[in-house]
Parts: sequence; C-alpha cells; structure tokens
Amino acid sequence: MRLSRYFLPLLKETPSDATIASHRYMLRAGMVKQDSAGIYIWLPLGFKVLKKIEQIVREEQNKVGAVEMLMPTIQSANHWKETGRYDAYGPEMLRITDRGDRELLYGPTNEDMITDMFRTFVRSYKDLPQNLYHIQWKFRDERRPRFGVMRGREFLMKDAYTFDIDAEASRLSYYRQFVAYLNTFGRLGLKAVPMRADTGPIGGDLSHEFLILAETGESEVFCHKDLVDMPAPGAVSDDELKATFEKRTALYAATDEMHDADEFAKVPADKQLSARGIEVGHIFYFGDKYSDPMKAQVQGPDGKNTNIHMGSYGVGVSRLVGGIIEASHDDNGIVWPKSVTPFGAGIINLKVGDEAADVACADLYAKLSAAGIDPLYDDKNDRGGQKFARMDLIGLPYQLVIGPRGLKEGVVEVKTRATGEKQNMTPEAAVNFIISEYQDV
RNA sequence: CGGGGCGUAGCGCAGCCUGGUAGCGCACCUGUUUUGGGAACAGGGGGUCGCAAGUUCGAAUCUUGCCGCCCCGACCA
Repeated sequence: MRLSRYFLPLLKETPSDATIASHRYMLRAGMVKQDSAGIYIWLPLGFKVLKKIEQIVREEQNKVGAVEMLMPTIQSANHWKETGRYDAYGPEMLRITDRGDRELLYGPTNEDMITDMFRTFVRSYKDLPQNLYHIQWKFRDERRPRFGVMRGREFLMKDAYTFDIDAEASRLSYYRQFVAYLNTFGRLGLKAVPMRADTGPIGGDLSHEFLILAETGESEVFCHKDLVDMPAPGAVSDDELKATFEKRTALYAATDEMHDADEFAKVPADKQLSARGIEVGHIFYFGDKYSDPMKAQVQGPDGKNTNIHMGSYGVGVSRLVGGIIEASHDDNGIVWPKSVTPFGAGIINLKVGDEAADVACADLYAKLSAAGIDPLYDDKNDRGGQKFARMDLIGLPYQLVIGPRGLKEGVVEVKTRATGEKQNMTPEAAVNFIISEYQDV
C-alpha cells in the first residue's frame, strides 16, 4: 500500500480522554475513532490488525476441531426467557422492541440461542461430541465503558460452545480449548497466564481466565513466575491433554477474587509475582445449566434421555488489539508483533522525486509485495523526521530507509522497530533479510 | 449506580469570576526558501461557543433544565 493513497488519519496531539497507552496510540495512529461511549469506528489500520487477530484465533480453533458458524447479533427474547436469563441478565443487556412490539435484544453472548439451535437438530449420543464457534459482534451496555476498545460496549468476540454426553467427556473438550487458547495467545506474541476463575453455582475446577500482565490491567493477579514464560504447548494429542492441562495449572495462579493468601505464601518468595492483568479469554464448563431448562437432551445407548453437558469459551478479539499494544509499545509508539502487524514492513523514501530513490523504493515495494510481506510505502512528500516519527508511531516491525545518500554507497538502512537497531545493507540483502524474518510467522 | 470533572475550529487549550467585535498552538490551503530524525517565513480558509428556555439594550460569559463525554469507585456469564 502506498501511504499517499491510504486512509491514515494520524493525530500529533493526544486526545485528552485517552489515559492509557493503547487507547492513546490507537487514536494517534488512526486505528479507531470513537463514535459514542464504548462504540468505535474501526479505521483501515485498526481493522487490518483486528482481522489478523481474528484469523489467528480462527486457525487455532480449527486446529482443535472446532467448527465455525455465524449466529446473528439480534436475538429474540424468547430463548432468554426460557433459561430465565432475560430477567437475570439485567441492564447490561440492550433490549429492543420491533415494529410488532416483539422483544428483541442485541446479543451479549449466545448460549441460549445455540442451545436452542442444537436441541432441534441433535437427538442421539452418536451426534456428540460437537464444538461450534463463531466470531461475532456483541453488545453489553457497560455502566462505565473505558480504556478505548479494552472495555467497549460493542466488541468482537470469539465464542465457542462444546456439547458432550457427560462431565468426563466435557472435561476433554475443555482441555482442548485450554490448549487452543495457550497456542492462540502464543502466536499473538502474548504471555497469557491461565488462572482459576470463579465457577459460581456450578462448582468444580473448570473455569479459567487467561490474563496478560500489564500495569494498566483491570484485575489484580497473583501467580508463580514460571507460568509467565512457559511457552505455548503446540499440538497436543488427546492422550496428552490431561497431562498438559495439569502441568499448566499445577502452579499457583489466581485473580484477586479467587486469591488465597495462604496458598500463595507457599510459593517460593523469589517466584511470587503479584501484578495487574488484562483478561483476554475466559473458558467455562457449566454442565446442564442451559440444557436442563431448555430440555436439550440426547438419547444414550441405554435409550434414556440425558441432558447435554456444555461449556463455553470466549476470546475478546477487539480487546486483544488494545491488549497487545499494552504489552508491546514504547515512548515512540506501537511495536507490533510480526504475527498481527498491519503491514509487514515500512518503506521510507527520504527524497520523493529523486530518481534513484524513487526507482529503488518502487523495486523494493514490488519485491516485498511479491513475497507476501505487504509493505507500506511512505511515498509522501514530507520531511524525513516526520516520516520516521510516523513509522515509529504505527509500529511496523521493520523499516527500510531509502535515500540518495545511502544509494550512492549502494545501501539502504534496515531498522528493527523493537530494538531500534539499524543496519546498512544492499537492497537485495534487505529484501532477503525481511523475508527470512517472516519465515516462521 | 455513588463521587468528581469537562463540553469554545479536526486535535490540544485560553477567554467565563467582573456580560459589550470569538482567540492561541498544532493540523489544513497558497507561495517562497528548505529537505537524512516531527523546518522557517508570509498569506489564507474553517467555529449557530453541546442543546433549549430565562434574565438583559446586549449572553461563550449570569440562572434553570436537558444532552453528551471523561476520571475514581462499585459492577463485569
């Protein structure tokens, strides 16, 4: 993409209502524009990142056998009345009335709808297990939206639902999603720690929140330090699921509402970590909480009807855009992980109009594009300083700096955004360098 | 929902107390000189001062009501 043709409304000054880094940078880098409290327009740059995150979430869901579908944003109140949640959910649910005075709502989640759908099609234990998911916009009328897209009212969420014959089978489904979440966050360049979460009236140990550590997190967290740097497990066979889960949950990790100071004290002092975290995922086994009131049952091998055991698994896709920036930025702007960067590399032409510079840039642009790097070419007729500041702000992992001065020596400058390291190399070497850097992404 | 604050040009703000021609910086447009880490000068465009009543000869400024937004807290399957 040529910058001169892109829609990238950057702000030099920080809007006064942005108080945390991710919100400031998302506004300044022209990623989003607030339309009203907690509701955002996704501008082209922000939209690109959102789609990249969505795709990684999707791929990791598919890898564990989850099947994608799409449910509507507007739901009938009927399903919610059947489960009793229409009254229980409270004012966070946006209620709508249509022209025929029918009660509708903008979905804050989809358990009720998918349980209704599932029961109409599935009758036999032979149809289980199933794991369905969708990535869809949700609306929760938060009392106090804040921190930009981190706590919006309208937000994009991946929600998956598992259907099993009994609690034991459900546990395996839960482990699979647990592993998928570790791999998803790993690919996003995040260190997300699973922590025991409140299971409410269901009980048991099967609910975990995944949190990334950040000073601006809304939750207070306590955990064993070794959990933070534990690498993602990668593909895990069914036989190894349980062991993997147990290994990841053996060490102490809890948010403040589940915190047990006495247990935490047993963690060696030099391994105790108390910090703040951003919740980016939450997985939950809830048995027959919905299948029982909705009579979502299957017939077992013994001929008896039995309630389906369910779980749900959420990832805040739009929140992750902010979360990743919270975890990866510096004083000059965003530092994108390679997996989600809106463009693979930036090309800075220091002297637009200079034939050698124009030709060299056009050539680099063509070669990087052909290699699938998707470069952003700053071909605007601005001064160097402005271009450098701009490219640092939007945070592409690599910058290629091309000017007449370097070209006389036959070199271009390659800057790595994360480290600030600059190296001169020939244009050919620069292209090869960038391509090799993206080899494993 | 409790407490606090703010709405004046796209963004950041001053002016309001003490009513009388709506300002500054950045951004934007034109020109000249510049051009390797957010250039300088000159000229220019852009605002029913959140909305509505009221007081007044006269309201951005005073009064009342409403709307919107932000911050702290509580809340957040």
